[in-house]
Amino acid sequence: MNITEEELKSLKDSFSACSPLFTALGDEIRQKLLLDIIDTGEEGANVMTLTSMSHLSRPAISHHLKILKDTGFVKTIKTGTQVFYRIDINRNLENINALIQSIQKILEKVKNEGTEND
Amino acid sequence: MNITEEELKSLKDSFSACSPLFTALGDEIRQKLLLDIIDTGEEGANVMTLTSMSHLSRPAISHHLKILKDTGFVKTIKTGTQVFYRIDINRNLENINALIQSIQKILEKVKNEGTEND
DNA sequence: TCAAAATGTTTAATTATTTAAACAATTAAA
DNA sequence: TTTAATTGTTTAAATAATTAAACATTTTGA
Repeated sequence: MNITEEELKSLKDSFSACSPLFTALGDEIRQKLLLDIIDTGEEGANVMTLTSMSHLSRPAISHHLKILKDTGFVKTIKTGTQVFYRIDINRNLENINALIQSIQKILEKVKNEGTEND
Repeated sequence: MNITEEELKSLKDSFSACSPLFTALGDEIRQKLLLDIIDTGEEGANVMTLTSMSHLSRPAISHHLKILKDTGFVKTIKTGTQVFYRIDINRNLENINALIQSIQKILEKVKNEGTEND
């Protein structure tokens, strides 16, 4: 397979843009939090509920939720004293899409040349 | 927007499958290593070269390269005493594609309902 | 206004990860 | 076969990240 310099640069750029996202996702607590939030559906879940689904303290959960919020994976909706956390896919849309397209462009090329195992 | 239970489950499953990949990518040293490897083009780079591009020791680089290899992001080609590390996109193809499709299905739905900012 | 409920924040202590030194192993060339 | 070159591995020490306690803040209802 012959991947062009241009394709490699595109892959590199989009990967660079996604680096902070990967850093945020690269933690099993935060991964579980996202899965738990997904589980609660569109309404989202408040901090109490998410804490009860974990073996950690509320401040720890709060800490990780902040990271997920700062990196744009979740958004918050305040209702009275409660704060509901919901999945937010819009925020990272551009970067993720760019990475997806870079990878897929290369994948197609690889596919067209048959499956080669090392 | 109304995301179906099925779409949420699909997103959850494919995200779960990608969790170990995110964990591997969620480290700035490894992110830089991947970028450096991409920079060297298709031939890849040996450990010496990658070490010289970093401020870390060779054992540290070796350690991170092992993680990237175990999770299937790079493959190795031995040439004499040298070991070249190359980007490997095939290994994680299925999981990444599943996640891509889950996200894109939801993204399209969001898109069709106009851009809503919170 | 006062008390309760829910969450955010700060900080020291714990925990986990990362690092580099020392050593082992493999390959090629002399 | 001996030496040099390159890389992998083991392990203790250093470093970084995580955690929970204590406190602060905001909102609601009595």
